[in-house]
This record gives sequence, C-alpha cells and structure tokens, in this order.
Amino acid sequence: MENKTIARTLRLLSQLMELHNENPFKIKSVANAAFKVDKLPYAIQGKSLEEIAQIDGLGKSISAKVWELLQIGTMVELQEILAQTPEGIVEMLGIKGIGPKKIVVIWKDLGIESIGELYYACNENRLIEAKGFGLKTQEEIRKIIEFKMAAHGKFLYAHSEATVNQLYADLAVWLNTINGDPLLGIAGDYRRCLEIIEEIELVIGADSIQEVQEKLNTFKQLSFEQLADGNYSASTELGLKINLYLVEKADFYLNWFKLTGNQQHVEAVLALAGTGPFSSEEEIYKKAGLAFVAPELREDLNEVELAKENKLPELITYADLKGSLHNHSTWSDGVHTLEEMAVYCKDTLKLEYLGMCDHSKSAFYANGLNEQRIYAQHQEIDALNAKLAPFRIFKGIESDILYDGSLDYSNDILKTFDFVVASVHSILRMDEEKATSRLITAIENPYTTILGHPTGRLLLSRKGYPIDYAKVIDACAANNVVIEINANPLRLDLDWRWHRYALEKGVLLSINPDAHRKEGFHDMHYGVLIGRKGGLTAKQCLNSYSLSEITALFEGRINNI
DNA sequence: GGAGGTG
DNA sequence: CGGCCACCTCC
Repeated sequence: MENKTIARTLRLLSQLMELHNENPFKIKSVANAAFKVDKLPYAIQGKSLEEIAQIDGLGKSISAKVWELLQIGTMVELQEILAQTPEGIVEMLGIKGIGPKKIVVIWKDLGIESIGELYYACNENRLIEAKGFGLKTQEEIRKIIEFKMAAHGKFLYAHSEATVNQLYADLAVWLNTINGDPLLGIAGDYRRCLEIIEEIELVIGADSIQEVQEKLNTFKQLSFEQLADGNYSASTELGLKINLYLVEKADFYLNWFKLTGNQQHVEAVLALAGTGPFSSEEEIYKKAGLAFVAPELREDLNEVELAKENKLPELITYADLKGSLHNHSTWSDGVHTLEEMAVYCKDTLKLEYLGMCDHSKSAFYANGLNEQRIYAQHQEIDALNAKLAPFRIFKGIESDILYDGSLDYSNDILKTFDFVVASVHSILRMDEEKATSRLITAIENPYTTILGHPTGRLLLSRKGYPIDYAKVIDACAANNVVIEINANPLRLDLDWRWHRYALEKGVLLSINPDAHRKEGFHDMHYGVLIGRKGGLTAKQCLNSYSLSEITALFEGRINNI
C-alpha cells in the first residue's frame, strides 16, 4: 500500500471525525498524521509496528490504526464511522468551498444527504436560509456541483494510461489465439493524447470477424457486450468505458484512421486520399499527397495545410529534455531534499541540470522561503554544485504573483536568482480583465523568466481563472518571457490549444514537472505528450536546451536588466 | 498568514 | 446602516 493511500485514509478518518463532532484534539492529530505520512520520503509498507510508531506525528494510537490498515486493508474505527455517515455526505467532502462545518449544517439542519439533493436545494434557493450560508456561497456551491457533474465519467489521460497499456498488452496476447495474426490498435481521443478521456476506442482487424466474436468471451479481463450496431462495449472497474470495433483485416488501417479522428481531420484527408484499400496509415497520407500527420496533431487546426506543404513541426520527444525546471524540495513543501532531487536528476534521469523553485515567502501554507532562508538555500546549492559538477542546480524560485501583479521579493533579492518562475496561488477569483492585467504586470517584471501555470486550472476539479490568452501570450512575446507547460497531469497548463499561437509569436515553452518528490519528475512525460499535441519542437522548448545554452540564456537575461 | 465570505 | 469581530474555507 502506498503512503498516499494511507494518508488519504487517515485524512478521510479525520474529516469524518470532524463531521461527527469528536474531540478536536484527536481530530487534529489524525489530520496531522495524514499530512506527515504524505510527506514521508520512504514507503511505510513493510515497516514494523514499532518503526511506524517512531514516525513523527504518529503516536501509539495512530500507528496502531495504520498497522491495522496495512494488515487488513481498512480500520475498524473508519468502518464504524462510515456506517454512520450517508454516502452522499462523504462525497460532499470532495466539494471545494464547503468544509466539514458547513456539511454538518447541510446534513443536520437542512436534512440533505446527497450531492443531488444539495444541488436541488441550491436551485430552490433553500441554502441561503441555513446558518452561515448566503447567496454567494449558494451560487458558488451550485457552480462547483455543476462542474463536478460535467466531470462525471471523465478521466485524466494519466489515470487511464495504465489501464489502457495493460488492456492493450492483454489483448495482444489474447489475439494469439485468433487465426491469421490479427491487428490491434488504440484509437480515439486517447491516441490523440487529449488531456481528458471519456471512452477508449480499440480496433481489431481479423481475417474472420466471426471467429473473434465467438471467442471474445474467452478474454477474461473484461466482459464485452455487443451493442445494437454490432460493436462491443465494456466498462473497467473504475468506470472507464471501452469500445471495441471488429473489422476485416483488409479494412483495418482505414478504420483505425477513422476511429482515431478527429472527424473533421479524417474527412479532410479522405477527401484527398480516396477510399482505399490502404495497407498502412502512412499510405493514406501518401495517397492524399500529404506528409504523415502524427495522431496527436489531428485536430483540424492547420495540420492538413502544413502536411500539404511538408511543413509539419518535428515534434519534441522525451529524449530531447536536458533538464527540469520548476521543482520543489523540503525547503518548502517538497518531500525530498535538494540533494536527493538533484542526484535523482543527475544519476537516474541523466539530466544536465535541475531548476529548484521552492515557494516564495507569501505562500505560508507551503512553507515559503523568507529572505534569510533563500540565502541559506543558495549556500547549499553552491556546495552541491561543487560536489555534483558538471551537473548544475539553478537557483530558482516560484514567486507568488501578488494581488497587484508584483513579485514576492524586492529587486535586491530577485537578482540573486538564476531564474524566476512567477505564478498565481492566491485570490483566484478575479474577472478576466483583472486577472489578465495582473499576469501582464508580472510578465513585464524584468526578473520574471517563466510564467508558471498560466490559468491555475485543475482538470476535472477547478476551472482556472479566466484570462485573455492572446494578450498574455503577446505580453510574454514582448518581454521575452517563457511560458510553462505545467506537466502535472492535473494541470497541463498552458493549454495545448494555445501552444501554436505562442510558438508562432516566438515564445519559448518549458515542460516543467512542478515535482514535489523524486517521482514527480516523471510527469514530464505528460508534458511532452501535450507539448507534441500543441506542435512543440525541441528547439522551442526551454528545457531541451543544453546546460551551456540555458546558462547563456539565463545570464543574458540577467545582464539585460 | 491572508483573503473572501457570512452573520 | 456600516463597522467590527468571530468563524469557516482555501491556497
């Protein structure tokens, strides 16, 4: 069991205790234990009960609960308290904007026990009658529930990835039982690397469709049901819908292409290519007189035009990345130390440099660095750079963009950094005009090197602040500011739909994992996928610059101030 | 810690 | 009615 699961369980327990009005000291200690477990740099699984009790924040009672969780997969206390709580109330804990105090009022005073009822009550204007609620809170809750409903049945690309890979591998093995070497392909939104996936499309091309149909029930990993249109559908344990299309082997590539989409792209290409048959996707494009278009670019933007002129971008790959900028360590809210993060980049990921960007002083909740601690961190970086050379740690900071768009330190401090990532973390509810001019003020600050997660969105859970993308990107172009592609699969912000515009304006993008632990660096994989979708090349990506190139860029900027 | 909201 | 404070929630 992962620490994350243990932390989540403890957190749930503390929230439920709060809902049931238990001893606030007990609640706090369980919540604190959850937080501490989440920040532990090693796995608890495999440790003895005595070792667990030694962990900071886990005393006798909580370590026993964790032990119980590891042994039997749950905690008796949790089961008991869950049994006393309606399912819908537990679900409400996931709604941003209402915490346990408000949920108790909703539950006990209004007698509401599910999110559906809560939504209904918002629409009936009943929430404003309750103690501690008003019109604004009601509207906020209504909006959040609507957002949640829209997210229902949708998955992050990253969360469907493991399932899809496993399914593909299992199906490939299973297809060995079918005569004539059948073909298998993943199609749809997943193949086009969209950030949100609703359904997975799979295509099998076989000599005898009938044979596949007859044997399909021997594929045990999923139970497919035949639909009215003759195709098959199944649902994974997590609720991800899988569609399976069976086609004649000779028609496989045409169907794979069609099912990959998007529809407009397919129509445009087939209008040029004719009806086939085709022996590969490459042949389809060739017959259409086009260069091959990578699946992630097939969005009916300008890719067909570019393919006609053979001017498609040479898309970036993971191997192009030479370093990782924007990461956190134990100096602020990260899990691993500066040295651990650096050594991991150097030895495991074989990168040339690491940009360390812990939180700035206004980010109290994230243990942001005041001026003294910045100085101390810089001393440590200097020492590590001497030790790890030629590997290089760049002195960065993730500076909060304050209410008025200014950065979080005086120029005297700002000039001690090699580079500055500026991002918004507070006062997220601004109208578009204010939010845009706030960002532009930050972009115009000569110390800003990179604009971090430009909208602050959290996919499937929070919409980001509204910004005028074109204006923000234009400002970055004018001020030579790089825009981050935050590679966390929940963010993927800058949105890929704006990559091309930024690239056309000559703005560099940077694939930043925003890693808070060693494993977090691997999110760069998702950043690369979404950058490819946006048309990013290695040349236009800041962290595919070599160490000497990026050093020159950082120094050049500083000398220009 | 501070902002925004409610009462 | 506006100012002030206590409380809740979020980053």
